[in-house]
Amino acid sequence: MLDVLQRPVDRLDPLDRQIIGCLTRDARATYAVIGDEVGLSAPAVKRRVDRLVADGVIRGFTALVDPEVLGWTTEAYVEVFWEGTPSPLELRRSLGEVPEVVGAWSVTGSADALVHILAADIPHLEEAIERLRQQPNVHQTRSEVVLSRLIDRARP
Amino acid sequence: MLDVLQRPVDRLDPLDRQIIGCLTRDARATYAVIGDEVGLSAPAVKRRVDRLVADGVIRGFTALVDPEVLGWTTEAYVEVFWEGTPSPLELRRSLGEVPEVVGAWSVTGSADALVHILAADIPHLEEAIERLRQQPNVHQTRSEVVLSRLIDRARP
DNA sequence: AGTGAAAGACTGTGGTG
DNA sequence: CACCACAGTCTTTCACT
Repeated sequence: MLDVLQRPVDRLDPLDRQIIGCLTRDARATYAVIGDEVGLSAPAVKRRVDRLVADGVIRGFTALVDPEVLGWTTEAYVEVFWEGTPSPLELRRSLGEVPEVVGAWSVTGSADALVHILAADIPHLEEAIERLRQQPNVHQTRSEVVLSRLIDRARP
Repeated sequence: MLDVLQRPVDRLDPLDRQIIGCLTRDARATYAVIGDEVGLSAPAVKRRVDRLVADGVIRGFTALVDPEVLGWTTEAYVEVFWEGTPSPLELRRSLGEVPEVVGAWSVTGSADALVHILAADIPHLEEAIERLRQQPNVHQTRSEVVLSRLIDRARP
């Protein structure tokens, strides 16, 4: 009863967590291998994975690609300052207009949003930030260009 | 000649890029399906994927998990200010001591590093930042707690 | 480097406790 | 909810182009 109020986390048992652990380490692991590791048969693992995907616990599977190889060597975090008090929806729509924006979060502190930008090089980055500044209501930006990637841990 | 000077990107032909595209969209896609999409047989796709993994172009495959479901609902970006001029190696060692740190980058601007922290809740976050501040040479921190995730695009 | 064929492994469904 | 069994599919190797 009252399933809508039950947070999804409550539906994850230790087996689910172990399976998620296996898949975050190697998304191409076979159900049989995962089953060996968690002590389940392959069909049982498949049913759980299907359920986790259907429930939105697992949003998808992706390959981790070395960004340098793709030629996107330039990265920056940009604090965005807004005129007035924008709704998350407005922010999402406005920031989403710039394709180089790969991540964005509304944050506490003086800035309204923190935006993660990937670009091919410095001129490309500069141009992307310029387009960001031209979005309606964007008042000011403060950029920190990434010099080197120190840590990039997969999910816990 | 002079292969060491050749950037890895130069070794990627359009077929490789298409295959990488398929795998970033769905890391569990079968070789046969990828082959259909890019116009290659399954064995040919497998050989290319194996080579991309061996060369480090593809660093691995992972599941995208909804962080809220795991109970890590609290997220912050923390600017770290250092005493003196630390090497990237020192930074990596020092920041890596705090397990809640899931990402870290050395950056331009007044801060020395930008650190991404995931925690279960605000007390947990506070404790993690406290441990960060106690690392040798960490002089000051400035935190921005994430209120909401606006955009989280998969790779470009 | 790619193809096609073949053996073995894996997936995915249906039946059962 | 998990297991077993089985039919269909996929992976992976090998010989050939």
